[in-house]
Amino acid sequence: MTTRPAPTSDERIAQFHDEHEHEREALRVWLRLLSCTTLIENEISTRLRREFATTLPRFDLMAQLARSPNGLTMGELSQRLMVTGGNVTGVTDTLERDGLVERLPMPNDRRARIVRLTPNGKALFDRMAAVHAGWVEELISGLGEPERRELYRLLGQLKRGLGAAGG
Amino acid sequence: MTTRPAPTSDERIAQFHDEHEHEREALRVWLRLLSCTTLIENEISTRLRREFATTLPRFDLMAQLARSPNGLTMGELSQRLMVTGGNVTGVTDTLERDGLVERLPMPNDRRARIVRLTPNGKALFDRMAAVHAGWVEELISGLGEPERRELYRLLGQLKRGLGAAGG
DNA sequence: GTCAGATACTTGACATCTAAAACAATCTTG
DNA sequence: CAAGATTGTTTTAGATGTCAAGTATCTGAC
Repeated sequence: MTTRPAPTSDERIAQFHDEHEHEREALRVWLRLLSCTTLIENEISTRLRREFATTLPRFDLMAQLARSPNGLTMGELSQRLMVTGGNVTGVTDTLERDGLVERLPMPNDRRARIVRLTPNGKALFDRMAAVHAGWVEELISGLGEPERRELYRLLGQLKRGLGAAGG
Repeated sequence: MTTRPAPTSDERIAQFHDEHEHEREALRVWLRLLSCTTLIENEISTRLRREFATTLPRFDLMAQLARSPNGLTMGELSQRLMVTGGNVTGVTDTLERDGLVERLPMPNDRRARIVRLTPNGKALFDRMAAVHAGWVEELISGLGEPERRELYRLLGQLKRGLGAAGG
């Protein structure tokens, strides 16, 4: 095993600066990531309100249900939407009030409730989804196909790292 | 100018598929972007609550003020935080209540009010910012230095495109 | 069988967010 | 200088989000 000499004063200063430089760089990446997401989110949110008189959380919940025709429990929705159960209860309440989703009892577990799109909800979502996909395509059009693939890859790498670091 | 023959039936189908494939690809990029941002945001939000009994909107507002020692007007804060004025009013209210920021009259325009960190607010923010930078560095550690630079570059390109498309 | 602990959801208190309207001060224009 | 448009902020109503506490149900050890 090789011994490592204690860093000189200059080396310590360099390490200090490097560390801070590295942190600043990470901050810049994070702020730009947040900025892009917020800009897109605000734009889609505005358009959803204007064109369909609905909101992004409602659209997202319906999108999850559209992918699961047999419905999802409140807990599954909570996990997939990455929000708390209390929140899912509230959004589901208003969607149910508007006749777009329905709560059904779960056969083998009376604690759980299955949420499912109603026919009206499914029809509305299909219309919204088609328009929404066009909006996203438009908003991302600043990137060509190779850039999109590269961005997708880098975000995947970031996401895998988050699972390890975050929780 | 060369005339282009009408597309055959097969070509139309191919275009239709291509367009949808392109949209699906854009959607995948957007969903992953949103997912990464949400994961990081939730993690930082949880840590801010646990370690400093504060929230991300409060931290973000204080961060803007920390970069402008002379203070900012409510409108400037609204722009930089990309939220509505009404929201800035609310968050500023609670920060003021807690003695972390203060509202001052603007000398040449009595409509506007300047918001500034108090000494207490500045001291608290400095402590939080140092820890926060470490968290971001940790959360992004799944990416090496070249990947971070490439991600930063791609997000910059995306952001410029958003200015053109979104509004 | 029963009872403690885990699980699924709802509720309640509060902070954040938006859009839209209200208000107040300033600017513009005649 | 006065009328009207503009600008900066706050207020209001409603949706979304958290956490913590409460209710109902399920599960498993005894």
